[in-house]
Amino acid sequence: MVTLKDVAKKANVSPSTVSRVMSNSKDISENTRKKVTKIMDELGYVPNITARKLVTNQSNTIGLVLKTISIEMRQNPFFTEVLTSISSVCEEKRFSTIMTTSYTSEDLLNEVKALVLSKAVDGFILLYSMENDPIYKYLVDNEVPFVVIGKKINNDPNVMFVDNDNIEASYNLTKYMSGLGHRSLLFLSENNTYEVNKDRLTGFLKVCKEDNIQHKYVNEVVSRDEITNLLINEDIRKNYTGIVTTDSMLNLNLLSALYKLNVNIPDDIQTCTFTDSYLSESACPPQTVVNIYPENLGKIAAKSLLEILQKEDAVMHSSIIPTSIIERDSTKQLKS
Amino acid sequence: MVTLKDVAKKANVSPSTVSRVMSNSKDISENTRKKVTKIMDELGYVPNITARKLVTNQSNTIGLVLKTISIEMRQNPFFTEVLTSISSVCEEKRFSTIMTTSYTSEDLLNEVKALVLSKAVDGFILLYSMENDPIYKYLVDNEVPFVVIGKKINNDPNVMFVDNDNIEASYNLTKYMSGLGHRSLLFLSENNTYEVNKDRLTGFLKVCKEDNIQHKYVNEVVSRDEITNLLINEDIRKNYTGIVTTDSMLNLNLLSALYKLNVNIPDDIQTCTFTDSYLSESACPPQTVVNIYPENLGKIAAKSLLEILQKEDAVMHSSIIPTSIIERDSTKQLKS
DNA sequence: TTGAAAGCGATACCAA
DNA sequence: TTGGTATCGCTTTCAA
Repeated sequence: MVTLKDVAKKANVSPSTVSRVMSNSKDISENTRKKVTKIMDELGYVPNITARKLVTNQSNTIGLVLKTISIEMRQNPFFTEVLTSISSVCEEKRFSTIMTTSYTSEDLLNEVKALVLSKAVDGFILLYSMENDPIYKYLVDNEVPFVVIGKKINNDPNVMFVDNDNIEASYNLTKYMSGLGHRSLLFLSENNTYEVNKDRLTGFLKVCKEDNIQHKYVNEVVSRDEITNLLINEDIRKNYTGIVTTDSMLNLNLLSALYKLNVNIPDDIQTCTFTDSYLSESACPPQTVVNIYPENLGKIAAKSLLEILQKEDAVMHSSIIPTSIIERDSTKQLKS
Repeated sequence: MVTLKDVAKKANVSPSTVSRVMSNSKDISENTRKKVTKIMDELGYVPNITARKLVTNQSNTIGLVLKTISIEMRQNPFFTEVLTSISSVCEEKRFSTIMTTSYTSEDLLNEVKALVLSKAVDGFILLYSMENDPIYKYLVDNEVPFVVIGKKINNDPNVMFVDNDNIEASYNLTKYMSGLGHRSLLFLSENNTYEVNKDRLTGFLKVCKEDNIQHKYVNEVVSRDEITNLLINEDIRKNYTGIVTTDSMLNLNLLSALYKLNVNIPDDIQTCTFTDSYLSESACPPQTVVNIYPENLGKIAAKSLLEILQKEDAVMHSSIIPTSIIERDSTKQLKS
């Protein structure tokens, strides 16, 4: 194995010089730089990252903290898109990523602590936002740099948030439905623990009030069977003209339930949801959605964190990613 | 920050002793073990993994090599399930994982080389199998331990493969369709570059021949629109009673196309596919599938690799994961 | 069963 | 602009 010392010896310089060449230090002559670079190539030298980490005390990796939820959550296209964009930003800056794997909140906290204490990561990106989150608190208390993808909480000036304006997004989507002529809407949400769902409900209710739309919102009805029962109980075809879901996987289950009940979209009822992905694009039928641009959420989050980590003069700032509505076959103008 | 030396000093022992306690060395007295453990707890000592890596020259992380394909590939539930199960096995054994991020085969090879040369990983899991793969060759040539999830190639005794018997799986699925009374089937496949798709076609054709089933197989027709055109051209309702797809995302597009054409499943036509996941379970309607148990593929692959890495006496072996058919609403007995 | 000390391969400080 | 060298935190001989 070729080490820095080998290079130094062969090039007739000191280890420090070689190190400087690698870090692109500017106080080094063009001559020695060339010489050293050449030798490095000849020898096929590859720096040992571990050794570097030990002395710099920097891991050059960031931790990705996922929600403590079922495996299905991790298959949610929203996450894979965010994750992919984070990875590619990191890749560019020669950072690695490491993802949490815990399913209970207790395990998760411990996992994060272990990552911090063992110096395995330089910072975190939290892929959720939740009030009274012990992990949030731990990171703040221990001054570990991190950014949150999700809603701002506590108004802590030392924490960066990257989010959409979900109230607005939901307001726009509902307003769009209202514009199509809907006067009775059903709103389905997985739960109301996370901030994002609260906001989407808020936006929905605002339009309902403004435009005098009959409505009902239901939480925690998630599986295909549960939804089927709900649709039957609500006599869906008769009492509603549209259904809004907060999530693309929930929407998937809804469509499956409607298919089972032989309710046609958009003729018998119309549907729309949040978070665009192949799931919505290739649904039965393709769904009108709010695109929240997960790839931008991830990109900005990663860039912001890396900036904090690498630049002295980086300035804390939160970001709001704009959203847009994509119209597809699941909605259309209602005949009056 | 608490280091091993701090613990040693406080416990009045040497660093070596503390190190031995951590590694569960057996030549250490019960007394000192207890004493040291207690101090470690008191001080909240967490070993610095980086330092350990440097001296042991082991990274305790394994590299996951993904196909060089579009982002959609990474959203395929098959991958997320395999990945999740690999991660959880690694987590248990205190290994980390690192995933490749390259999209071109050239970049991918370089990424793998860099991982090897910088000692960033101890071994790899390849999440695909392909003939004449330069990465495969590189790993073999450089004696890097790895296991392949996918079909055995080259019959190399020094490489471990974990796979399903896809010929058999496809045979069984097609036989099942035949048993329902189907006598004309359409077979859709994304491509025939990877071994897995070749095998699935082979199994399909075998049954068609045995049971005298009219059939047609089509590659590279993937998007919703392409499929829609195909279905129209083939006059699908009239000429076929069933459609087999090789992949759950392809199946998703098929269902969307059928929905658009107002073709009902299973009344107008029946469908089935490979790889179970929420996509198939919550489809319109839920799909009959071959479960290839991605979680077991990942689990066995990870366990096999870790065994090689950790145990002296580990013995090379390839594994075949059994498959099974899950019957759902998309198929039923055909009335004759 | 324990301790002393020599590294592992980089970086970074202090001198020159 | 360069070199010498202590150092990061741990493991691992070798000796006691």
